[in-house]
Amino acid sequence: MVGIDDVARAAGVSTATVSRALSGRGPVSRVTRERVLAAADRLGYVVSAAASSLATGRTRAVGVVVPFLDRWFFSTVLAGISDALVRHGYDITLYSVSADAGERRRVFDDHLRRRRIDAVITIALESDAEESASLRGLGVPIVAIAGPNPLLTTLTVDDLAVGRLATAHLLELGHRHLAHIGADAVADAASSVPTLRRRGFEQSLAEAGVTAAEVEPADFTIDGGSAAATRVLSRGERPTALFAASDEMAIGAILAARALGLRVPEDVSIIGVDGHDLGRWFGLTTIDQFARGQGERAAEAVLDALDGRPPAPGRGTLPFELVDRGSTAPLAH
Amino acid sequence: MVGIDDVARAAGVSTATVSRALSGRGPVSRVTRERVLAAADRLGYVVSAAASSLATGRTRAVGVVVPFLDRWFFSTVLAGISDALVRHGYDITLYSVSADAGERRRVFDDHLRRRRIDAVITIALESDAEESASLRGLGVPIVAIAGPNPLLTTLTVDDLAVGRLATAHLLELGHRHLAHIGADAVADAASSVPTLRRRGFEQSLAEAGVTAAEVEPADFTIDGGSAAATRVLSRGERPTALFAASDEMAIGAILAARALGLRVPEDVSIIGVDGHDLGRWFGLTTIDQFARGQGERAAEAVLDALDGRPPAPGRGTLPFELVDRGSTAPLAH
DNA sequence: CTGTTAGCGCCTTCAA
DNA sequence: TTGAAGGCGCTAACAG
Repeated sequence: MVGIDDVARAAGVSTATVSRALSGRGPVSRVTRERVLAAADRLGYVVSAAASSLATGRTRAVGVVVPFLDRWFFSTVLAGISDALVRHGYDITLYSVSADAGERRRVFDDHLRRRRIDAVITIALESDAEESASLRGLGVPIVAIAGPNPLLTTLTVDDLAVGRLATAHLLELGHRHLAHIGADAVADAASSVPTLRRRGFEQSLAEAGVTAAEVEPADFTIDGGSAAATRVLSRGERPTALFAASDEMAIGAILAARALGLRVPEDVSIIGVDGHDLGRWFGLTTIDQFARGQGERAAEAVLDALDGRPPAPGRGTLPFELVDRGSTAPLAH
Repeated sequence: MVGIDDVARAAGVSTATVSRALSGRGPVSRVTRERVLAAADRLGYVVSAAASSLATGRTRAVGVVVPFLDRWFFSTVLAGISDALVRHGYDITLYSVSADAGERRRVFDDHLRRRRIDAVITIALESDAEESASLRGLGVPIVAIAGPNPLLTTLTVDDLAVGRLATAHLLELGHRHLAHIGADAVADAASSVPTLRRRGFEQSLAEAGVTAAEVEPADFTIDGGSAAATRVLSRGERPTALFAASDEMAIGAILAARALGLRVPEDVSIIGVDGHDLGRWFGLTTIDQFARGQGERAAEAVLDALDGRPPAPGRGTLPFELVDRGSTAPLAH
């Protein structure tokens, strides 16, 4: 494997000069630089990540911690992160953490601490105090996407507002008996994304003085949404509108409603959250949160931090937008 | 940051002994080992990836090269890879390569060559001779998932057989005018996955002496499948059965058929390939290829190679299976 | 079984 | 502007 001294020899200079010429740090005369670049190019020299990072303490890699890889939101955000980081010459090291406690510990206590990364991005990671502390202990910039984590710098939509917007939309259409499909009202994971959306739902209803409302827990998959919707829609007093905390669940709800012989939106209005591609095919009204853009922004945020730039103002808050595709309609009388 | 000499001091031994005790390589007495482990644990010592890999030449990381992150097949395979690799203490470095030629070169010529990884897994990567050579030039084990690449060790389903099986299924149901949605018959990327599936289709028809067949190109998305199906189904002599080269396109086709007022499968039979979760909701008949399992197998294959184990016999060929969910039916007379 | 001692490949003062 | 040299943190001979 060709090393820096091969290049030095080929260019007739010292390794120090090669290092300076290739990294761009430190003074090198124009002619020397060009000779070095030519030699490096000719020999196909690429710096060894290990050696370089041992010497500098920087790795040119960013760690991305995700709880799921095969769900739309996560893979879409990841794609956004990847796009932005690749453009800046950074590699991504992926840490997929399951629910298994032992495995999680290994990731947080070992893998992440091998000093393989210059920064960390987490995606909708529900980390407790210990995990958050562990991340902060890495001593690198951290950006947490989704879910305001008071213990970490966060980049997130205002999910309380998202919940309120979705609910307000249904209320404006005249609905007075609503159901929410999402976080369990009991197992309250403090300020997680699902919980916030549910609280937005509850707040909005309380302010409107609407009391006919249910919360049906589901797991954010199509299957879960479908099952939850089936339960809700099969009960005696059927709600006329459903707010699902994710598009996947909302799609499940649409499918469940159809299976029950109910028309959407004539018999039941359904709204989701996400901006999932598939929503278009179901005519799903949703609150789009521009997932890919979230990933790009997070990447830019860590790059800023790594380059010592101050955080762009107002970057913590991400945009969202109601997209009406017809799965909600005024209450029929 | 606590280093190996801190541990050595705390345990009252030399750094060499610490290294041996922690890595498990080389002889260490039981008591010494335990004292070292205790000290390391107490101090929260974790080996520096850079230093360790500089000294050993091994990184405990595997590179995964993908053309897309936000498509079902790719993120599902990636999840499988991640699962298996994490269990063995390996990190994943992700290389997402776009179609942009300049960016591709940077990934292949720079990023991948920084010696940050011990092995490479590619997922349905259509790499030309130059890229394949570049990969092989890394001098690490490579496993290519999907798409028999004559230049790389490949782990793939027999996509020709997949295409034949899907087509045979439709022929058995009595259909005699079929259409295929997938790879363009003209822009023939040699032996790519899409091309093989199409050739399976063509072969099967030729053997059956069926000539009423069309190929409609599409891009493997729901949108693309829908558009292609709309074109095919709107023509004068309408085919009675469609074989889409992916479930996403097949779902698009189902949606398109419905939009045209056609019933599936009464008016048109539709079959896909993949085993996409969503297929269940559309009653989609498909050829399941167990994507997650492909990822796991690939991970195991590289781990075997890294540990010097011989490749498991017959591992190159992956299973697939017809799953009949009702979107295909006998030709109505 | 354990310690000493060279590196691994690169970067970065420091002097010239 | 350039080169010499030490050191980043760890591992692997080699002695003992």
